[in-house]
Amino acid sequence: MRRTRTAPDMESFRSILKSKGLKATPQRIAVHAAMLALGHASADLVYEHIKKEDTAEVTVASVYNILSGLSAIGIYRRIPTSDNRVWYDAITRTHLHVFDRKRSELKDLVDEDFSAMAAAYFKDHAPKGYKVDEIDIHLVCHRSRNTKKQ
Amino acid sequence: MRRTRTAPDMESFRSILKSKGLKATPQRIAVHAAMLALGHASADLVYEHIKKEDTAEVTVASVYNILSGLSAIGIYRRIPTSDNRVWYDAITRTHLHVFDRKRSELKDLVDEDFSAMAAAYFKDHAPKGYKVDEIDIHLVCHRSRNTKKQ
DNA sequence: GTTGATGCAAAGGCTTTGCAACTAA
DNA sequence: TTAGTTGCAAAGCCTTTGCATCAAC
Repeated sequence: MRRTRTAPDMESFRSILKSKGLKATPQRIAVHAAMLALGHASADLVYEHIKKEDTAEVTVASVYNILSGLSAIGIYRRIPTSDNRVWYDAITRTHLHVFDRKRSELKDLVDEDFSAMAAAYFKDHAPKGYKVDEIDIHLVCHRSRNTKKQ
Repeated sequence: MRRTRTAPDMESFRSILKSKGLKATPQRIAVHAAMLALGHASADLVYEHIKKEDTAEVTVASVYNILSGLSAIGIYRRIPTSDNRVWYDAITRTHLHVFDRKRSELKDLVDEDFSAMAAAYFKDHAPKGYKVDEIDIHLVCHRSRNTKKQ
């Protein structure tokens, strides 16, 4: 079952890299800074953020590689969205995602009650023969109109 | 595979098509038959199934289009998986998905209690300004050791 | 100096699209 | 007949990869 913690800040990020034998390159630092700032983002958004903030020279390919590598060691979480792209999430706690279809935007929904409930539930009700690594609760939404509600 | 409330069977499928002004082509029938048989599948799996069963002449592109079109009218549900491909699910109830990382397999987990609970919860706790179209509860899992066969 | 990381461009894999030919109704 | 569909091939899009170069350690 997943652990409850937040994304490492920059200094602990450096020591995690070191402990994994990974180099603290300017590109990795910039990507992580972007992720801390954005919370969650696609590779492209991270790239744009770095370009805009001018925190490092980097290419899109490297952003992809870095995000992929860092999520492989558990620093980020990979989230495929319904438009079939990949987002990464810097916050690794169990929480809820809201995907706005029209805007293709992924947002967090903080709902401690539901998250805690789900985590507790699947601790006891894991599918037979499996161990649960992640619980991903994904709400696909559209903006509600001010008129009638269903 | 069990289904408490299933996707429309073939006759109701035909009438749904008719009601939507869509034609009951052999390709659509074959795709739907495959989906009923498979429960959930990627476009490629559906295509392979149709080829194997030889239920219709069809191309991959058409399978993609058909699945996409039918999910747009709510007959199937689109499920992006963590390997960044798209699966479709014939069961439109809120239910849980278990994605086996190693095998790239998507399975259903039937858990009426949790599904009902989640559905009820988000009816009252929809994110502000949004209306929830789908609740996707996705468990990313790995096999626990003591299990061999699916 | 070593070893791993980045940049670049090209390839890859899944999915969508445009258009002519076709067919269910 | 005719509006909607399929087939085909090509394009699209996001993402990954191979290899030479470069830089953190």
